[in-house]
Amino acid sequence: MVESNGRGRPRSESARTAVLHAVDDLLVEVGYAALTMKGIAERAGVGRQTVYRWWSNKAEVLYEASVLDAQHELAAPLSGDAREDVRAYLDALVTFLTRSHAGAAYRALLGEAQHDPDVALLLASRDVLEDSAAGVVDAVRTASGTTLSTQQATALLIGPPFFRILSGHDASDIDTGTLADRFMRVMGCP
Amino acid sequence: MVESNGRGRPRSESARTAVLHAVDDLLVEVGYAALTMKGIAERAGVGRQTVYRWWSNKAEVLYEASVLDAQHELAAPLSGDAREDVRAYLDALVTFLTRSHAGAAYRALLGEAQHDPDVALLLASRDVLEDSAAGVVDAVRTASGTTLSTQQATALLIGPPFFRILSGHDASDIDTGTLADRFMRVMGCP
Amino acid sequence: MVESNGRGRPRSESARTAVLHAVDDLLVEVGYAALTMKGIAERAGVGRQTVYRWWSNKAEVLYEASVLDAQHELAAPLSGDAREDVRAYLDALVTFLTRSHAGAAYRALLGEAQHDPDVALLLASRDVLEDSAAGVVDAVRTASGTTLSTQQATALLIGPPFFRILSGHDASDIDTGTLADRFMRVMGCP
Amino acid sequence: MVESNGRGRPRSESARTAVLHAVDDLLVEVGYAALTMKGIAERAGVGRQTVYRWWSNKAEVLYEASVLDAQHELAAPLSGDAREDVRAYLDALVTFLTRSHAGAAYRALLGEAQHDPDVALLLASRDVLEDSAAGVVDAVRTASGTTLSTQQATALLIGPPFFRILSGHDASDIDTGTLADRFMRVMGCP
DNA sequence: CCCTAATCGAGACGGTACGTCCAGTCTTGCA
DNA sequence: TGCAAGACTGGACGTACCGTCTCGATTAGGG
Repeated sequence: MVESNGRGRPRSESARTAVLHAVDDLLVEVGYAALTMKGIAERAGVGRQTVYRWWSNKAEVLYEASVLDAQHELAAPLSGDAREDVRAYLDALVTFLTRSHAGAAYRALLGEAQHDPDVALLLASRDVLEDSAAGVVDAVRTASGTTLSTQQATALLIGPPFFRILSGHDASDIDTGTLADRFMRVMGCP
Repeated sequence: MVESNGRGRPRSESARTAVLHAVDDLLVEVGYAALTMKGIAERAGVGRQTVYRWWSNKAEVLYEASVLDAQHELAAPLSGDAREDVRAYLDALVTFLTRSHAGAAYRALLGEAQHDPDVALLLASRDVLEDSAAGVVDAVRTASGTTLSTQQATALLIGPPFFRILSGHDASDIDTGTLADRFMRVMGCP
Repeated sequence: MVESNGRGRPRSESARTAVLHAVDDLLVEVGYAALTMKGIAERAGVGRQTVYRWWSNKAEVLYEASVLDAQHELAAPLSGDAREDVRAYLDALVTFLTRSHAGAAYRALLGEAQHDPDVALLLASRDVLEDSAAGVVDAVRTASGTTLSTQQATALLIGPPFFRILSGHDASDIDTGTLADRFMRVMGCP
Repeated sequence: MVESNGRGRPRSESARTAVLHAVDDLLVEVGYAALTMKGIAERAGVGRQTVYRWWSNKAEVLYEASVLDAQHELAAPLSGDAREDVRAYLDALVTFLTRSHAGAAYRALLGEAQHDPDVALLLASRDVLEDSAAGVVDAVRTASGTTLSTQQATALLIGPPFFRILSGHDASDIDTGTLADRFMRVMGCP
């Protein structure tokens, strides 16, 4: 994204939203591999240069279109029962990664990040998953008085299902109840 | 890969190894994103058709060329001291994912797998990482008498560093000592 | 145009003729200005690279497609009556430049040559107009015993109507009879 | 060019001259083929719309910027010696077409005119070359008492070198002395 | 010792996305 | 209303790679 200095025709908001919606739609319809800048522009009814002017590749468009929405899907209210909150979060996480559109976008981008440094930077600049877990993780940290940092604890929480799913295994054999129990134990909760 | 029925000119072993070496070299030189079937064939001094005849896409070539070698890099002898073996394995794992060529190939393929079902199947058919951990994990499982399956325990071991690295964070802030301790604790070891 | 060394798939003759016909058709239908390499390829049902492989720009295709045919249109049999042969040639020339398709192609290329050195070279390498006049001009030269070179005499013959037409004036006010008479006089014929 | 009705802000003379100078400069620097309306506007420090408001294409700008100047370059004083005047005019003509900037602009426009009717009209509306020859041609016509019209005689004078040069041949083999002699002869001068 | 069959290298084929450029139009705020 | 700035849709540019194809040449059996 780029800032304007007030001179000249201002950026068209309608073009912006048309592009973001086009990307959302196309991701579902044709998948990330078949997603092209050309296709996005045509679907949005927008000149190709207009897409390139504001986003430098399909990863950036997709990030703005989908990934930022992920927060809503991963937000879980804290009930006070730490173990239940952990489990609810894990359920939301697994659903996000395996069933939601935003999750598909996230996985696609994370995949791209493995061989495109620009995308890697984009994702690392604001780690949606890590952020989403901050609430539950800190609640547990406070309750347990652990010496682990939020970052370390978050990895312990998210890592196991993340590994199973990204490695391509069936998500149905993930038992979030057990995972929640083990997380409480590793955090030193009674 | 395809089998022949014995009639006609046999498959050229030299062409096969030339292709595999070309892929290895090119991955290092230009990276996965710039790796193309055309480039592989030219580098190997081989006809394009010859590559397509035996592998259907660059993921398959790369898998045969690099990923299978990963086992050697991840193999760690068991010393008997479970906690130390876990830690040694984690060190090998982090090094593999962040520094080795085979690890780069693995991450690239895992990335591709997020938006290409064929590659996902290829990787899931033999999970190199999971296999590599079987030794240490089972040693700990036996020692602790846990109720966790090997699969579950492996996810608990590999997941945390895997998540940190794949998410694009700096690997240097991964403390394998702490991770090993926490793994022992979550497995119920004294 | 490029030569092959016998290795690999040979050049497709059908693709070649399809391109040449497409150019011929398109020149008539949309005119030279709207003639594009993309349009040619699509009209010919041919890959874009295939066009670029054998011709480096639309001028080259058009030259091969049309201009070389010009010789037929400008060929006039010599009757023996020099003055009549000159007049017949001038009629053919004016018709060629103002009414024929090949003539339209020639004028378009000559126009392009004014600001593209490559095209200028292409045209100068074989001057279709100059060649076409050689017969009549030499007949007159022999009859008159002039000291003018063929080249000089040709310019005197072709130049006047060429200038009128290229300058965009109406061709109908060109009197080839008078032009023929004057050419005979300037050549020193009785 | 367009007229204003006196209301509102008057046309900026500085913008006009900036555009004309920009075109002159760019023609020399990048050539006609690479001359663009966008480039002209940017070089002139002028809005793109401002260029389109007063000229409808690059040919019009170039015509106003350069071609009208051609008259000065082609003007030759009449000495009274008709044959010498003809020769001097031919020298000026050849120099104009092959060496001068205005001549390059003229050739470029004449080239464009071969495939753009608008440009053809623009050039035909005032034939710079024909006009420039009027003086010498009429002097010779008067002296010779020929029956040829000015238009016809002009074509006989300009045509031969015009053809040689526009066809892309080297200008150095044009012998203006011989051409002048032959012109005198064809006009019936003693 | 040919014959059949499959492989090999090379390289052209039709397609299509890439990212850039310009055309010609439009929408700002300022003069 | 003109103007500079600059974003807009649209489309051609020339390049690259895709996966397929068609050559001639090579290398094995099996008759």
